[in-house]
Amino acid sequence: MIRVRFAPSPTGFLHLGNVRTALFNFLLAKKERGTFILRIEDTDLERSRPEFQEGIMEDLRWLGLGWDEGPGVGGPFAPYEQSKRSAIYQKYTQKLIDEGKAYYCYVTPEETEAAKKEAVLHHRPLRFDNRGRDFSTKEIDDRKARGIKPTVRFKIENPELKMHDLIRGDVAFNLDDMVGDFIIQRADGTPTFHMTVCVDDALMGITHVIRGEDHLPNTPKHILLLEGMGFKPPAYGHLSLIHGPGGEPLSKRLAAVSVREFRKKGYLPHGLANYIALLGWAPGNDREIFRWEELQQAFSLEHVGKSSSNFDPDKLNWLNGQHLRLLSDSEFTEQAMAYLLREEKLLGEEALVRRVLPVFKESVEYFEQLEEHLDFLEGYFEYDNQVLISRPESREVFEAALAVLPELTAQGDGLYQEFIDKIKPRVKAKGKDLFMPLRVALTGKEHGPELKKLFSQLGTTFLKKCFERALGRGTLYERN
RNA sequence: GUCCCCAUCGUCUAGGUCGGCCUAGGACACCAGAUUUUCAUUCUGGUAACAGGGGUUCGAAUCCCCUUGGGGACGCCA
Repeated sequence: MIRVRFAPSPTGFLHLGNVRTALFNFLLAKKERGTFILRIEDTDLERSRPEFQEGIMEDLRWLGLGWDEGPGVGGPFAPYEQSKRSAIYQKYTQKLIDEGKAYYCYVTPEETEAAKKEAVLHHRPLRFDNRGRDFSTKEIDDRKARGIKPTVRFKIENPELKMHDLIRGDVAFNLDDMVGDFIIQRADGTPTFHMTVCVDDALMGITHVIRGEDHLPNTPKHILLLEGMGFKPPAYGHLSLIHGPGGEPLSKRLAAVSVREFRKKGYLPHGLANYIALLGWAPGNDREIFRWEELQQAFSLEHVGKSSSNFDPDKLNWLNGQHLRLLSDSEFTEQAMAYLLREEKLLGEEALVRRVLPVFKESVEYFEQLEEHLDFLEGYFEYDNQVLISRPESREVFEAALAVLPELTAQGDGLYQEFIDKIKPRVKAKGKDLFMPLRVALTGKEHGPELKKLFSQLGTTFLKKCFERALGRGTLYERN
């Protein structure tokens, strides 16, 4: 039984990169019928904020990435917030010190900084030179007297390390030209990321760590630390990074790629997930559109690529549009209404909007685009083509329409046909000259959905107001 | 500066493990046409790629090396 985790630090909202890591972990868990764990890495008290944790959890739930263990749902290894697990880390740090695998280091930040500059000058790796390992008792007492608080560093004994990465294959490191003994506990007594990650991955029984490629250089450290504590390291897989449309690195400041922004614009969670999955993963055949359950079945780590990829908004829009079209009319209406209500973009009467909504299912790629299509329902709009509306031929059409409306008896789509049949003999205009004025009178726009569909959904009461307005007789609604 | 990772159409990718089935396939975008008395949708067709150079081999997109390019890491952040 595999156990995977997504371990964000609550220092910002989720963006495309984070989400893909979460998604791949989730998908792997579902595919293998394993357990997906959410762990909050909030050991950086300075930058961690509760509202970010809340926000991340909300975004994950919205995407459908529910967790089996973690904040809110609990689990056998609770708590899942690292800020609440200090005593556990403390215990393991002490054990490492007792066993001589870690040591108190009295070297100051200023000294390591200076050593780094020195290293650059001599074309040497920018790493800690382990100078704190062998301080004499006198030296240590001296530094203590100067008020220097020690960090705890993990001793690197075997710098040569080979590992097998689930995605990248065999990777070899020589820690000697990467890092020196690294800090596992800060001078203020709090544990660092390396310590908390290793302890928690071990204690929580994590079997597969799927994370961003930026963590690849950390992995040898983690393997060594884990082994030092007597644990068997999990399998690691490193995902290459996602970049923006222009190839620029993704950043938390880039609003265009934050999950919240996609929610706000009205993307379907499963459309977004489908798109993200395709960034770095391919099914091995030509298929691209996956329903949520299908994605969970199709996913496999073997087909995850090694090269980095760029986010392409065009393709996301297309794919989301495809997912929209997969929805039934009633599903579409429910989801669109929920969106319009949530984002306070509802224009016109709710019942009317509900009826009209399905007409636009093929016209939009995400819900925000509904806004410009629906604005005519509110009644206060400018005609795209005022000249067309004012033409005598057009006015004749509107007069005839008003005369025909009360005579209509058909229901549904037949309403429009009956209307056309009855109005045609009464007016001179035909073809485009007949249909364009009708279209503009209804929606104010020259382009839009099929008149036939729209007509029957609007209802004769609303239609009557439309034609009256087109003739300059009052507005659809009274302004208050 | 040091180390690590990566490299197929503009973009996402298939193919690479088992070299010949690849005159390199699909998708987005773009262009053209059809359908739709509008726009969109849908459909059909088209432009477009194995970064460069060396090897290995009868044969390389596929294996090896170098170069170049891109990315990442080098925190008492995670």
